[in-house]
Amino acid sequence: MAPTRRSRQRNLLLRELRGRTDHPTAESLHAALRAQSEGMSLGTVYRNLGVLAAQGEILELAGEDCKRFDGNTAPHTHLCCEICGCMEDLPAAEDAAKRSLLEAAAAYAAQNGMEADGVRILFTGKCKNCAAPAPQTDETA
Amino acid sequence: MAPTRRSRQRNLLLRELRGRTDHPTAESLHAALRAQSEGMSLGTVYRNLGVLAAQGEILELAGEDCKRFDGNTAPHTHLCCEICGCMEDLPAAEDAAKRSLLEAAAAYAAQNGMEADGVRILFTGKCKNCAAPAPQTDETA
DNA sequence: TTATAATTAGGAATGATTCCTAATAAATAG
DNA sequence: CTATTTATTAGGAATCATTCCTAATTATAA
Repeated sequence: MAPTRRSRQRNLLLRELRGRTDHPTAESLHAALRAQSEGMSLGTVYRNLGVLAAQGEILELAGEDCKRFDGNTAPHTHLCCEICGCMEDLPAAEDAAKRSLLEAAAAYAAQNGMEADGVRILFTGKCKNCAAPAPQTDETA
Repeated sequence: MAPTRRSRQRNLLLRELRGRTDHPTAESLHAALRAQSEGMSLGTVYRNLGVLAAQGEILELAGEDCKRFDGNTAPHTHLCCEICGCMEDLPAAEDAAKRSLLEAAAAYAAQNGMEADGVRILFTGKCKNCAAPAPQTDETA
């Protein structure tokens, strides 16, 4: 793999993502970076997201209809809102339960010529906004 | 929702999917159905996959780069191969572990104004072919 | 058989993501 | 500091999965 350079764009992208707790799409990151600095093309955003993910600096999440990215690589899980499709953080899934699932899967896999080495856990439900019974009052009014 | 009719195409699609244990993409289903009967457009495949999934007759899975479909709606989980991207069946994840994960997530969510009502569990690893150390011998030779 | 509306073919449109190329700019050597 | 090398960028074209549109078809019920 080619050596990596510290380009202005890559640094800005990483900083932006690290500073957010939502899980933005490439488009959303592009828009945000566009607003705060000059050069930053969409292609560059995509390419650098790929580079950073490959280096393990960020996480690439499979969203409902497009990829989402997470600057927090510490172990945690996500709640995907069935209504609006957003993703929110949840604390890390309990290790015991997780381990037990993976162990069972790994054992079965081994018996069948496969290998299971990871689990991905995604909770589904409703985010704060969509769980609220009535439309939120407009706090900006 | 509009009443649903038993069109030839929808029946063929469901039969094809029920008869497979891989988790085909829309394209793959389209190709298979094309080969065995006359009329079956790609748009029709997509639309009917949507209808059947909405009716709970089939499952829609988020594959690595495109959707995959499963004619088996009985509880089970999947292994997504990191090498070739295919999805294979695994037995249902242990109920106890699953329940424990969901309970913990639901409790946290409730305290924070969210609702967690489901878990999606996906194992990652290698399928039978890709786990094999050397290239498989060509059984057709 | 007939009327009604769900369904189809298939091609256009959309949207996310990748790819391509000349110009630019980190990193390094001298 | 300057020159050289090559990773990186802009941004527009290309790709690919998926959705949408419309006139023609067909399942269904009366």
